[in-house]
Amino acid sequence: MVATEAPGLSLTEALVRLAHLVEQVYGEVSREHDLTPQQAQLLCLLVGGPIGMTGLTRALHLEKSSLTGLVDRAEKRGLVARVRDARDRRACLIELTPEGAGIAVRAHDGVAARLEMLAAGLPAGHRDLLAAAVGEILAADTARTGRAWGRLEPGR
Amino acid sequence: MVATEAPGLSLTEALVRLAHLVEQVYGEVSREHDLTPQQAQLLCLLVGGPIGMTGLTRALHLEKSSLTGLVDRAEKRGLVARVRDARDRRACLIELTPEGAGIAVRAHDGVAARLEMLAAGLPAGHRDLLAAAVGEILAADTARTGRAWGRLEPGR
DNA sequence: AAATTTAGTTCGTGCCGCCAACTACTGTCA
DNA sequence: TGACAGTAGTTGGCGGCACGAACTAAATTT
Repeated sequence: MVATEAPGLSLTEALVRLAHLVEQVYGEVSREHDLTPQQAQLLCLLVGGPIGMTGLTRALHLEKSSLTGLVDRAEKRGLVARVRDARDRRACLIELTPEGAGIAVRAHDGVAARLEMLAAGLPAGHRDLLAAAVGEILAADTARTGRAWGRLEPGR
Repeated sequence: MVATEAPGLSLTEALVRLAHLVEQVYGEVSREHDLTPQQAQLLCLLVGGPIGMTGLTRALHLEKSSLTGLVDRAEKRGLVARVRDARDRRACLIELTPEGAGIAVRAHDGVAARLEMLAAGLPAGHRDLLAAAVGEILAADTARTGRAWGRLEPGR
């Protein structure tokens, strides 16, 4: 009676609830590290190397002006730095400071640990299939929008 | 070369990306209906019937004061209404206006349609297993936090 | 050289979320 | 009954977030 979840949970409803759950985990972990979820996402994205503002707008689905503010605040907290792009004097690359890199790794690990815990009950076969199915959905979206979400071509 | 996704996508990374994708879909659909994602979530939650402020704070993981503002703005737009609770003169129940109910259903259907489209490529077996696996994860969280996410006991 | 495009910032607006403090009502317990 | 703790919700102040429009400056095109 506590959790009458099992039966008719439609796929879409399951996905929506899962998204809310992940978002919540992200929020909790972010707060533990004194970050907003947006800052945490920014830091995690930069672990792969410096990215320019325009690249970030695409990765984060944000307008340029929104990103300026986000990076401003992160820079003010010493998490990231703007470095000038040698090849284009208009552009700048955003990179993690040492402190930002440390926090990024810890926050990432924290999220991974909690999600791992939530998925702990799943049999290995289900885990693999879950990862594969999600991968297919992500690929479907990538095809639809013609753009990859996470790792983008480095340097750009 | 377009989508080199297939290989080592860890389960947790897959879940995080999926969450971002769903969130993005939610945002797009909300915007189509002139809603913020938070308003859309509120409306969808109220489709199951009126809920009090305290119940909403638990369902949405918000502080009371955040919710006051959210409901204020939704009420100002004619989407929801505060009705006094007959049994407790402190409390109020939030219910959908007819307009709000219409928008809620359309927004819900819009999200479902897009997610359905993204999942269209999956073989039926994968779909079922995906839904089941997600259900297990949600159940694990429900057990951890001792509380159900969506439908809460009606009336309260 | 002029025109266009691209990279990023600034400014103004509104929404969101938190906390602390507050009002008003409910239930309990003496 | 009457004080008193707990609960339901609001208010006010703060900072973060996201957008669009207008802007500067550098790169690219013509």
